[in-house]
Amino acid sequence: MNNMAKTENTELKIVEAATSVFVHKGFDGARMQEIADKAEINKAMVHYYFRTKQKLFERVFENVFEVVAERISSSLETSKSIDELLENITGTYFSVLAEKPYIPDFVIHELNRNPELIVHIIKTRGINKAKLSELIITEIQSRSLKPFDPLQIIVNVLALTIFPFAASSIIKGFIFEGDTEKYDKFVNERRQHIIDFVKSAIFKDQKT
Amino acid sequence: MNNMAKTENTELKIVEAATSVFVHKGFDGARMQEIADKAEINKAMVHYYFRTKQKLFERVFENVFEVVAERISSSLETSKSIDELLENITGTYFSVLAEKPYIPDFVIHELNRNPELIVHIIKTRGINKAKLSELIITEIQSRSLKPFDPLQIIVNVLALTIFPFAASSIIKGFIFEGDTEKYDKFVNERRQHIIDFVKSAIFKDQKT
DNA sequence: ATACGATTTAACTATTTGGTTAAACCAGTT
DNA sequence: AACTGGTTTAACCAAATAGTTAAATCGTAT
Repeated sequence: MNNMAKTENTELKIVEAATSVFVHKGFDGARMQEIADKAEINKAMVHYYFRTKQKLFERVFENVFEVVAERISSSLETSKSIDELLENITGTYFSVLAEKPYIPDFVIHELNRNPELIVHIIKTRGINKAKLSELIITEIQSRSLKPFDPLQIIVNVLALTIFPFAASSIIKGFIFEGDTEKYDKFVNERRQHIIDFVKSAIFKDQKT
Repeated sequence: MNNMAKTENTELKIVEAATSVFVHKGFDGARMQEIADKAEINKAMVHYYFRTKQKLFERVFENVFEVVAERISSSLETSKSIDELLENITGTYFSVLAEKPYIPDFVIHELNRNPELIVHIIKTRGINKAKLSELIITEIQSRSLKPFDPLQIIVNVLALTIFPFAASSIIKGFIFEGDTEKYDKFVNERRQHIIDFVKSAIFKDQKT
């Protein structure tokens, strides 16, 4: 075998550069030359390692998705109650998205643009939807929660958590009129707000 | 004056074709040739009427935004209570987005890509955020609602309503494993669910 | 030192794309 | 019928872009 360290290093540099470009500009807006420049290599190298823009994109998309899915699902595994679930799911999303707020728009947009990607990804990463529903149903019965559809509740939590990051420019622009300080305060308070809001909605006896 | 009917007709055809292309493929993915083909005219005509892709895009974006903003804000004007507000805001969004579910992703993506657009649009369309907050604050006091931050509540309602349309491919794929029937049922039930969920969260005495 | 295979580069290609131009067309006006 | 001014078209252009190629380089094993 030959010098592998160099290879892996170059490949990594390409993936990192490509991630940054794809994630901010989308597949259609991304340029192979910009990726090469950002990785400080010749454009031909990008093709040498990944052949096509599409293949490079798939690698990047799966990576990005992987990182989020990994942290989310591992944090879900451990949740034994609705309270824990809420803490874990909001906590994980906020820690991931505070760092990489562009992920929701990227994933949503590319998945809408090319829905076949989903099929491919679901095969490798099945979210334990059934397990989650079960937990919620059990809790609804044992703790006499309001009888909302568990799937609606799951989507609610995702929506409340993810939407502000996806639509940050809109919220910042329209609701906070561009005032970044107020917006940051809003985001900081939001994690706890979501927990309080959801609990208030599903518990009959108010816990807030 | 010359034949104006023809002009307006061509211009309209271009805008309609451009809307359909931009809205589904985004600015970067859209092709002037495809717009011309869809409008059944020569590509040069598109440039004759709008000079550049950017100018055409701005016209389309403002149109799309206009249509939504128009219906939303007019439905908000009339709301005198939280209950009415919820009915109006979810009702309007659902009627608009059931028809044009691609709008959220389009607006979010293009606004993230080019945040300066927001400034331009806010100038013409200020959402009456203050008025909304006031209504919510008044209701919190007079009807002894839970003391949540009105802005968080507004964002919650937007998130709960808009997110499922923006992320429809994800929800359909991951939560309903591609089962369109189940997904449609979910969407049909969702409007009422949001109303119940939000009321349950903010009213101390449970109304559901 | 040299041969070998993997890596890297510069130069190149084919195609696509937004945009232009000059001429043709068409409907009123004189 | 010829003129006029907006409209439409076909042909064209320059720049950008994904992808290719052939030669150079570099490290390592012999």
